[in-house]
Amino acid sequence: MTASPNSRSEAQAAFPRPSVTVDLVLMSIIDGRLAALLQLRGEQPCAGSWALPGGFVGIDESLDDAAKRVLATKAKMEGNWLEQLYTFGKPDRDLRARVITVAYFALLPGDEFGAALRNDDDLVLAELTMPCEGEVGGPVGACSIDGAELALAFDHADILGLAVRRLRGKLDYSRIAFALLPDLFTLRQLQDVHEAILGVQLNKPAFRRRMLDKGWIEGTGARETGASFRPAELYRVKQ
Amino acid sequence: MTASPNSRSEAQAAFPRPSVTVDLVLMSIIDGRLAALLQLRGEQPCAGSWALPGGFVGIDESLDDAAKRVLATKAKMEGNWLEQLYTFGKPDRDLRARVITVAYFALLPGDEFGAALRNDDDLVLAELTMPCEGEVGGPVGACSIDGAELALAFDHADILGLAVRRLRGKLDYSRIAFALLPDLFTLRQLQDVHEAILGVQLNKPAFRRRMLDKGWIEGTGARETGASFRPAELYRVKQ
DNA sequence: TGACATATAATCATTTTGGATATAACTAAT
DNA sequence: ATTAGTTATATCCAAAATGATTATATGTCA
Repeated sequence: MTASPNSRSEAQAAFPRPSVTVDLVLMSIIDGRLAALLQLRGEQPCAGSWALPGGFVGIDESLDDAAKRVLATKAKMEGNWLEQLYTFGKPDRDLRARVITVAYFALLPGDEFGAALRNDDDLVLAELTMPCEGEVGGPVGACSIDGAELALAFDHADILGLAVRRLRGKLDYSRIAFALLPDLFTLRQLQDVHEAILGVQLNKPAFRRRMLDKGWIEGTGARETGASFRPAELYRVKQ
Repeated sequence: MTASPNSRSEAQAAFPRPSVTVDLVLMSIIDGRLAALLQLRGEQPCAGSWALPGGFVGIDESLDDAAKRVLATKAKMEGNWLEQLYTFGKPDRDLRARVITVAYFALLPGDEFGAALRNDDDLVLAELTMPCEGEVGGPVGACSIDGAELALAFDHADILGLAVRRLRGKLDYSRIAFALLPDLFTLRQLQDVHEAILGVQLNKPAFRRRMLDKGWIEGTGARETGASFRPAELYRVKQ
């Protein structure tokens, strides 16, 4: 239900309203492992901890637009594709005020993070550490390139955990994996992406068959260059 | 990101905050078809249209708790299982004020709706009409028992459409279907539930094999009564 | 007692999948 | 130029999952 006249006036006059934010899980693959963009918090609460980039939702702004705006301003990236993940709203998730956050997630090629990482030195692309390989539940940890564990702010470990689970679940019935690849890619690159996301090794001929049978990609006839062995054919996403 | 000291004071002083509600998609199966509980709106906007039962989220109440409270107060039911679906936040979805709604969905046996339907005569259990059998996208319609199309309030046709899609997608890797069945049930009843949700007929021996292989259910040795033919064994969900 | 309807089991063909092997194509070193 | 090395691609086979049919079991009811 949405506001009825009575309940609306109650809500606007008597009932305090929560703040609503969007938080972005911007993931990529670094050295064959899943990574996400994190921002160092300089202020309380959680000063010194690492948080997902986020921001308040404007009063006349859709949730999707707010997510795109945060992507552009905080992460300095254009949003090709951004998907709502889940809404987190425990009253005590931010100790100062009631803040409900709508989490979004996206996959982006590693090089797209370059501009943001150069401009803001409070941003890092942190590797995600799963509790277990095929694990389905629970939060994930994050660690910097040198392997040091990063403390995560608020409930952002839970958000990251859910993002990884959602990503794994959607991998084989959606086309999200292609967001991590350039326009032209080889089947081996596509398999590497799947293996990094799932955290397991896949059978090569079976993977190739399944991908080609899905009808999502088409060969270009062109071949990769620079390889010191037989070059693979380059594929592209159809349409 | 959550509120920083600066942005927080801005948000609480200068920035207007939206209202946040929860809306419930409470589904069941009536005459082999998916149905959802709807409430007639008596007030503007959308007076005379049918809406999902919902309510405002309290300032110290978690989203899950708000959903459970609405389930208890508006639908007069105990919440066995309630799952967050998606958050809808277009600025114009309620014309009077900015209202962001977190949609939840649940499956309940048809007889659980009895109390609510008897007490409130502005509640109906409306059959859902899919645009197409195997269709994956788009909103769904609703019609009353006599077949009359019901006008849906706000963006609730979209919410219902997403609920059906989510339900279909989760059917074979989660145990949601059992929420529609009594504690003891036959394999035929379980198959009927799956067929109603998916809108297709399933192969009986294959369905039976798959269900037993999942290890979710166990036979009780007892058999159904009242059938005018060979009675089927009664199963229960493990644990 | 036997016709009937459905549950359950068993069987077989088809498709999908995992895994291994063989061949092709390119680089780089000899 | 030739050959070793490396990976792509194609082919093949066994194992598993699935679809569909048939046979048997077990109850009700005339």
